[in-house]
Amino acid sequence: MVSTTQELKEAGLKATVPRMKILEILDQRRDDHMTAEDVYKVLLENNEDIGLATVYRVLTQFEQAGLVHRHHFEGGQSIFELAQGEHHDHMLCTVCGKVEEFVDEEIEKRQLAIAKKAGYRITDHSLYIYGVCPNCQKKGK
Amino acid sequence: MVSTTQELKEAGLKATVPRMKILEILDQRRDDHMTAEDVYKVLLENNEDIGLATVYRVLTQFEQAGLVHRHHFEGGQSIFELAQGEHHDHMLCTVCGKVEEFVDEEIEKRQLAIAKKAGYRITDHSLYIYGVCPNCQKKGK
DNA sequence: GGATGTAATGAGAAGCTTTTGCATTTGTAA
DNA sequence: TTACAAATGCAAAAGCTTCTCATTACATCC
Repeated sequence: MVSTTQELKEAGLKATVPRMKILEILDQRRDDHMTAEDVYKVLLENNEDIGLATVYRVLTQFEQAGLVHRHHFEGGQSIFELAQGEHHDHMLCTVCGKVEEFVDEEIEKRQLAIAKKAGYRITDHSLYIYGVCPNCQKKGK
Repeated sequence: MVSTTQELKEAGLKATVPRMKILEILDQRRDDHMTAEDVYKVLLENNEDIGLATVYRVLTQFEQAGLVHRHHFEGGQSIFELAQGEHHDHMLCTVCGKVEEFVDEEIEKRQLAIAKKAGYRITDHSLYIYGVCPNCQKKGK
């Protein structure tokens, strides 16, 4: 078990209370994909005295440090997710908002090939599949 | 050559001046990927008396009518692109902002397979590759 | 263990993009 | 041409996110 303090130091960040709390929250909800507002709400519930501005600042720092990934799903807000394990892509239910993760080696390979062919040095990529999950299909009909 | 009036009627929209002007602009700049603000600026340059709110309204209607696609690249704003020809994905240069389009049958197939396997009824998808284009790589070094 | 300098934080204001309300205008169908 | 519904312009408002600045907390050095 790695302490949050240690994790932050390794990322080159001072171990402050807000940063530790936010890291904990992201850690406890690894399956969720949270907006800054979501994180802020949890802090409020826990009676932490941490401002929304700090949440945004910290999440941005985490992103720059590689601790967190930021996504731009349809709808506008940024969504944050703890960077863990390997890269993966996302499939979202447009009805209930559920998010599933997947990896497909073939797609990864093709993307690299496409970038290479065009002479691009690839820095990042994002693939979102939008649809209706099995559960919502049942309810809808 | 199809008139813009006709195009709008076919899409089930009244042929109003703002809608025709905006459609023209998108048509003239098929290679660009414009924000609402971009479109508005062109209207201003052309001395059209069309408000920004109308640009947003019209673009949203065009999207719903299937005339236009809306993208959410990194950075926040929505980007609009005339719906033409087949579906394609995007590769963006993070330095100069250039946007290239590509299609890869294999990736399309894999996406369908992934959605099907998870029981999703797929409604849409987006794939963005971010990188540095050949031109900017030269300049950078 | 305590002082010191720097970096981080909280609160509110500000910035951007996008949407909305409403009075007025415009397009269309009779 | 008339008349009605739909569309528009403007300004205000509503999100989301960032910035400013006075205050506080962390890490380091003694």
